[in-house]
Amino acid sequence: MRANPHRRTAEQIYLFVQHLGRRLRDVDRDLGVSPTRFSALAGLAFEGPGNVGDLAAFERVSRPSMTRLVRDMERDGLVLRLPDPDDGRGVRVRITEKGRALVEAVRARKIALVEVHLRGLEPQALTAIGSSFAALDELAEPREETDA
Amino acid sequence: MRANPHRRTAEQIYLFVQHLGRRLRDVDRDLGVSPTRFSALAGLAFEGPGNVGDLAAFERVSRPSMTRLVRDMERDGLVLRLPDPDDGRGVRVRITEKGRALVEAVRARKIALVEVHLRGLEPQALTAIGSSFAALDELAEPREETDA
DNA sequence: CCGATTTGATTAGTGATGCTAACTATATTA
DNA sequence: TAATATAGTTAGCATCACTAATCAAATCGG
Repeated sequence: MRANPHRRTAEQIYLFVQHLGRRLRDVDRDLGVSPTRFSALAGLAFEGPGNVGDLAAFERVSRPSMTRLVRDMERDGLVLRLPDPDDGRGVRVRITEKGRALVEAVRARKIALVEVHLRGLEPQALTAIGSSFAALDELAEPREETDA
Repeated sequence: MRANPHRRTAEQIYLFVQHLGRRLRDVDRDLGVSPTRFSALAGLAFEGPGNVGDLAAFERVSRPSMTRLVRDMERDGLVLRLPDPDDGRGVRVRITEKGRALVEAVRARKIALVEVHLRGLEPQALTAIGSSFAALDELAEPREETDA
């Protein structure tokens, strides 16, 4: 098992993602936003407004779940529900300034958390790591699922 | 903002963890185990038996939540609840063979998923990535929170 | 040694979040 | 234009997190 370098590297990546992922989810909770809500809000912030069904597909939740998520986020002033000009059935969801500010706050805090871990690394190691991650991210996210 | 190489690398790592983390959570669901349950079970598999309170602290959930989680996992044959020999109030939780097999199956599938992404990389790039992740994991997990 | 306090675990009750099935209203199509 | 498909919602159910309250055992102070 240890003879396979791909497997071994995969294990290291897996452990890292598992561990750092937990830390990042802690940030969501600390700033009072659920992971699903943050993900949906980040999608709206970076991909622009979208209809409920599109958001549901993007976030891989059912349409009723997205309906409720949007309703609750509208209640909290994070998004607006507008009529779709092209389809009388559709509902266009747009992020508010408050929503965008929340996304930015969470995102900034998560990035800062990662950045702390990079302090003290040599510039050479830093650029090597950076290019590694960029390449891997390309592989991990083949479609345009920019969720933050 | 782009002038800070640490910040920039941190952003790349953040995106990667966000994206791959979602994929790994999909594996949990596909194999019929919730993320929390897998995490707790993996903790028991790698750290050995523990009391309910210890597990709750380790997994950062409330004690009542861990009580129910353990009860449901016992119902499903994944763990055993045993009296603590040192404390009449305590309940010692031990993973079963079935539970261990589930952890191994999920873990193997997650690692295989990551491994697919590494296919086609040069051996040189592979070792560079491996050492980068090992170093970062050390930073991301300063305490002994081996959760898989 | 015994009453008071602390601690481990559970039960009860609430809220958030996921789902499917069923329903309404609008679009599309045959 | 009647039949069908699609967007969104509502209703009902399951899971899983939390806090507050309870029970039993351990520990501490007099």
